[in-house]
Amino acid sequence: MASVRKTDKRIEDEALVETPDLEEFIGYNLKRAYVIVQSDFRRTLGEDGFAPRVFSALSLVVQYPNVTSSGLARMLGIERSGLVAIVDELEGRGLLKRTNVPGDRRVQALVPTAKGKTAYAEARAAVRAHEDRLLSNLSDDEKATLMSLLGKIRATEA
Amino acid sequence: MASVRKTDKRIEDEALVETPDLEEFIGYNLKRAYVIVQSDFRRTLGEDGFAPRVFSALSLVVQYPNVTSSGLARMLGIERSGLVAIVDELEGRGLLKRTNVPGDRRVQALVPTAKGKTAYAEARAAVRAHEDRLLSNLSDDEKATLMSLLGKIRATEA
DNA sequence: CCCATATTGTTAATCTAGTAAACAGTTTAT
DNA sequence: ATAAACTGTTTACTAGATTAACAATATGGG
Repeated sequence: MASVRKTDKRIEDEALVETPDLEEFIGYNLKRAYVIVQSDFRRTLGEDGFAPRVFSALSLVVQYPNVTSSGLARMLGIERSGLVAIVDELEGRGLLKRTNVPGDRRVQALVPTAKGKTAYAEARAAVRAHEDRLLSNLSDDEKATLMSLLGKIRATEA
Repeated sequence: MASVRKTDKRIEDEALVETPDLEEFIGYNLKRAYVIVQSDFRRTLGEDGFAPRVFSALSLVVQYPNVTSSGLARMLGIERSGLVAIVDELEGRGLLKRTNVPGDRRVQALVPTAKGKTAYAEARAAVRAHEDRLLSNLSDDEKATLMSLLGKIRATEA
């Protein structure tokens, strides 16, 4: 036990210590779990893979072709100014196009390219694999329960 | 329905739209739920209340008096360099003291002040109230289940 | 006892994600 | 016609976090 001396009142393995006061809070557990899943996502998708938010944006563009930037921002729950860089990246990679909309010259409909659709399909499979592997100690039932409870939290926002 | 025109193929209320591909991922739901809880935490504790990470640090210092900065960082799962500002803030508010440790002149044990202990007790109550209110559509059973499932995710990290 | 190795707290530089405010152009509603 | 609202964007800023380096100190193996 490398770092422990006789006179040491400190805890042996601080990373595994129990923190009763904090662990009674949903928020704390939510954050810790989120950090774990997120960093595994990044690790799995790799250096020049999609960041989570870019993946999410691409997913919505593929599912809702002709969505606008504003609409996409609202779906993602972020400011539309924050979406510019994301759309820039996806357009720069040739995965979507900003296109004009006949009836309204303010908006630009976001349309996935063929390349964008296949890239999304692959990324989606990679993300599935990442979660299946990372969360292999949860049963399908447990995953479904977790989803539904997280959904209840999301439903508090309106 | 203000923003909808006859020719509009866009979705009426994008913020509430279903995003099937994304909602099948734990990570996405985890993040959305986390953002909701976190921002309600900040809103509830107010402008000059504790930020979540400061609250967590204070909690651990109160529960583990004489913990070191390094130990605290390990418990919180962050780099020790990142803890400096947090401890600075808590010490600046008079809620803890950096103290010398007789046996080891490298380390500084973090000791909560009396003020720190009472401030923590109050903050803890405020955080409890925030979660009770925000998550009032979850039963105690559901909260306990959620905790245990989040704990399973946290357990994947080791 | 010596020396390599490790640990502690800290600073500085950098990165990412996100917000807020302003903007010009455009559309809608009164 | 005019006020109000919406769109996409830029710019400036903030928060949170990481990495690398540092001096001071401590530990363990030979």
